[in-house]
Amino acid sequence: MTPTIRDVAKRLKLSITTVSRALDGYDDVAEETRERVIRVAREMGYVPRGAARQLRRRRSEAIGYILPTIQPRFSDPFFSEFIAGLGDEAASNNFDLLVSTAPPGEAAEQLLYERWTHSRRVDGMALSRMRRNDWRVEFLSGKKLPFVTMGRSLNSSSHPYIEVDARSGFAALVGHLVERGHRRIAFIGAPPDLMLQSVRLEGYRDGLAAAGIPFDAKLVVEGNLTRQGGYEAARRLLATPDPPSAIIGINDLTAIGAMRAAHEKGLAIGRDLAVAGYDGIEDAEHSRPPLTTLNQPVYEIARRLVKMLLALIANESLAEPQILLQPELIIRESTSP
Amino acid sequence: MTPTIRDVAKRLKLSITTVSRALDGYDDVAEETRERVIRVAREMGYVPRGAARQLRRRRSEAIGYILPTIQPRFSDPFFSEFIAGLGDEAASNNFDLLVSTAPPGEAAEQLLYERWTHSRRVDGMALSRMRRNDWRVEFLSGKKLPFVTMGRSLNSSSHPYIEVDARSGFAALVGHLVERGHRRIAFIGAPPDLMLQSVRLEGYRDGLAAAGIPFDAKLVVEGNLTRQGGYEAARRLLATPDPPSAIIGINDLTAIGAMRAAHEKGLAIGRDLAVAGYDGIEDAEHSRPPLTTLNQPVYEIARRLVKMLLALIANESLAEPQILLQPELIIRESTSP
DNA sequence: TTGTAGGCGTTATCAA
DNA sequence: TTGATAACGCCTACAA
Repeated sequence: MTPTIRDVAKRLKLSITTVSRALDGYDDVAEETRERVIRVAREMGYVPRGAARQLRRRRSEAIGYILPTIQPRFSDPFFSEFIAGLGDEAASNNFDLLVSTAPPGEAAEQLLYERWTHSRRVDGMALSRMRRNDWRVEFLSGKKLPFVTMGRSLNSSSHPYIEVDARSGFAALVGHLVERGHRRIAFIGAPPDLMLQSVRLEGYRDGLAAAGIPFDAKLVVEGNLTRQGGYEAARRLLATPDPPSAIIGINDLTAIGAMRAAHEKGLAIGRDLAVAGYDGIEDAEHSRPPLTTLNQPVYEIARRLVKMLLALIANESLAEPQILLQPELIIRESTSP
Repeated sequence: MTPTIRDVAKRLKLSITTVSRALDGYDDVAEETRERVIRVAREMGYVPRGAARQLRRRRSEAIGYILPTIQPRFSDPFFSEFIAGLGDEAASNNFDLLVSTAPPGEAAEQLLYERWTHSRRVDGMALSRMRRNDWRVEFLSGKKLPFVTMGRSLNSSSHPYIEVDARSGFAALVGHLVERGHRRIAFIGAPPDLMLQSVRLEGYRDGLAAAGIPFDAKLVVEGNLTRQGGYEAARRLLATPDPPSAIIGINDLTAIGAMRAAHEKGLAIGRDLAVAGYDGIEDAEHSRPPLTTLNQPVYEIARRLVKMLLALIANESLAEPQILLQPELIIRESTSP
């Protein structure tokens, strides 16, 4: 059995109060006592029981994150990096990270949010992949549970978030393609309820407008943010009588799938067909050809989000509650042979 | 403020005992009472406070997993899938998944394991990427904390695990390459303290032996399980005076990096140089050319591991505590143009 | 500077 | 079938 604070106190012939205060660094403990306490506690391998401390302190020292798992396969490197960032920053503040999974928008998801909030298992939450009208925003606001988001939603109010200016990014990307002589530029998007779809599509339209190219709805198709989805969408695009000369994927996975479709069709990517993505995942660098993309620093964003969340939990005010970052356009061979 | 069991009891004019027992499904509660309790509890949005319940029950209903984060970038799809599997199975049993991050083998890692065990924040742990001599096995055994592992280590004793027979897999892979006429087959491995390195290298040697090809140490180089590592290692291999005609990567990321190096060198992959990997990640399917690989069902393995772990926690005995699965050889163009 | 005691919200024991 | 009561282990006002 692991020792409790009582055991430590007994061994030291001190009260549990003194032990508790010595370990928590209060200054009304004799320096010599403190040293003894700390030494013995370490010797005995004492660590406060989490549940007891949470109950008493009325906080869990944990933050939550729910992965939007979708069938059949979940292997988006975005989330590895995001979780690594959340985990690292949480760990270095002695916070735990609670992770669960739920398909977005289904009942199971809502149940999970309710359970975590009501049971107070987490002190705050991080959200990503926001939806246009995201019930989670109102839900968490209503529950007064601190939360931060990566990206906004239409109903975002005053909660802290970090957003990457994908709209400008996509406009710039279109600009790059236009510069390379493209006029028929396709866009493989995501389901319309996702905020990123609205934003990135807007950017795409901005870019076309800036170049004086009329918007053509036939060049916009829906994907699902996976390689497979990009592959299938690109096949459809390339099978049309008047196929595009460039394809923008809403994320890198989509673009990578599109490259595969193009290759199967015998097109030389970069020369016969330009392809570009968004995210800057490592795959993009090692794909063939290397993929032009808009890079966003996911790991760093996750860490900053946790910093913001912890400040929120500690009731500190944030110097900069809403942050807008610019993605970085990385031009590689897929658009520039 | 979220209601406590007291509030519910008061509203119902019942004792908290009865409320507790009604909600927990004991059978010594009048059916009518139970229904009333459940209805009112739901109406009031009552959910037991996690900390209180954990304290009293002396279990946390959570399992833990620590990600082996390595610099500078952490984007291995293996872990997305693994975490999704852990999370899905945990969630469907009303367990939470605690995730943290630590560089393998460093002090921070040990601290984390100690904190989680002593503070009883988790009822059990899942381990992956075992090391040859893995201190975690003895540590957790000593603490009597239930745990399961993906793969074995040399000091694995009687704990439950699921292992994929990578040794046979790599032997079969070598056999496939030999059949295609290759004799100089290189192996890009991982750091030697990792169990997977021992096992897969053994399989590679088995395969050579079976084909009567002498082992050549110059054809075995060390990578780090990333694309970048595979890229660099392959560059070294291909720069030698007598380069290999086939390269096996210890995992798919390594192989993908190797393909890039080969391509940069002007080699036609599949024809001038065969490349193969291990894992069966989605990238392998969409790479160019599609990558021959040994597929292991990571998501399913993670789910089964959690099932085993939960049984262990519940003190049930496992029908099959140690499971050996066969990987599936998927032959694609990278070895078979 | 140290100790006493009460309570955080549950569940479990025992009695009614 | 229901209720009073005692823990679970910790933190913290307050007293000494």
